[in-house]
Amino acid sequence: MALVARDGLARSTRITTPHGVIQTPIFMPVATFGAVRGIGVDELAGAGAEVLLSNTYHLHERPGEETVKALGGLHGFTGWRGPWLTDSGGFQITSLADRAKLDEQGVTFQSSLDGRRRQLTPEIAIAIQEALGSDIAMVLDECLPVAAQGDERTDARAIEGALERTLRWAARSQAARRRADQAVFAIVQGGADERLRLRSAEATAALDFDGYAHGGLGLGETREERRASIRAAHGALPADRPRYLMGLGRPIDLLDGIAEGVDLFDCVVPTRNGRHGLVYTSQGVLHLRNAIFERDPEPIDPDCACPACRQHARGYLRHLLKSGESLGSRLAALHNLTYYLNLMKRAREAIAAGRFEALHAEIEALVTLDRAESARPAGSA
RNA sequence: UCCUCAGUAGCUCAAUGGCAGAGCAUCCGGCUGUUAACCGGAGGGUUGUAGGUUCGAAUCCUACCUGAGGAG
Repeated sequence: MALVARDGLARSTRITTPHGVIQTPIFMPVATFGAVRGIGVDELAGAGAEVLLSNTYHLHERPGEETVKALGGLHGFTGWRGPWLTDSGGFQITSLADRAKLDEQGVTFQSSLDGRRRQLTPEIAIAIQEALGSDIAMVLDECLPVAAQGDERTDARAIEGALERTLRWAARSQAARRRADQAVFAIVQGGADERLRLRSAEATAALDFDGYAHGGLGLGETREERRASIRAAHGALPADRPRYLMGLGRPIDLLDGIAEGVDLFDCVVPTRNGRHGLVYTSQGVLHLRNAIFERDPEPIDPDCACPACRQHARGYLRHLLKSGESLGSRLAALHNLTYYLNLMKRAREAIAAGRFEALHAEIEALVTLDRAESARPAGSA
């Protein structure tokens, strides 16, 4: 990683991988099963994507890492020749909690595909990712939602327990590595507690990984709590290694992260929300399915050069979404990715020009605007 | 002309004498390391019309209207 520019805590860097250079800050589109739902690799490149994320557990379940490896690893298998990051499956401990059994050894899932039990340990997760051939692998971590429910002290103990276990798993992951051409990032935990975040970051940094991630965020804490947690961890993480905020977020969440010095982001929000009809624009968000757009001849965003904005009216896109025509979902998701990736480009340029704070304020203003819009009764202008 | 069947939410249909519902459609909202082209909420009814029986009728009876099928 090479530093390009700095503006306050925000920074712009170049990360070199075996499959190309990543300019940060950057957003990584989520391709869980080896594809960004409905969007082809050429379209992703056209939208400005530099690196994609896929999932260890889901690809292990189907088609299996050996099949991916036989077809040329993630790069040959999918046709995306740029950098890949693979998530470890740690998030599935939370997202698939009802079919996951956790112990010190690792986690065992009962597959929803065939009912078989599939175990993921720190060692197995590394081995699978080495077979998949991603450029950046993640350690298996215990991802615990921040949302505090019930007895506060029990929850604090649970968060501390997840932190310590994640640390032990990180050490085992480090010992299990066999490939020199694949980076491995470790994951900081600790809920929304700054002290725990700092402790986790210090102990994780001591294990000397290629990069570090903030895990378990975006799951119930406030924006301020999140920023404080990230700030606390950065106090102990080496400045010459990439920093990755996992699973976040909305545009403002990305800007918040960048303001604290985060380099990498991923999130399903732009693609999932796009498929569901919510699009991001320079003027705030649009619920494209709403009746108000039925005869709207304008593009989603006049400032956007994506395929949807170049060729189609909001009224047509609304029709496609309402009709269940997959083209509508695809175009809206592609638009959102274009918006996100363009926002990251603007962030890099703003950092280089020393004007990041102004960009942050601009996106913050859109959040306020969207809140005001949605609070307004339907039909009033 | 007669016979049979049907008529309940925008649509397709439930409810057989006891609080008129569902799916879809419509409108609105949610979605943060994807088990999510998903999930949630709301609005929407003089049960074809007019009478009758009954404590009580979408439901039973009569007439009429509309539609489908059949007979002549």
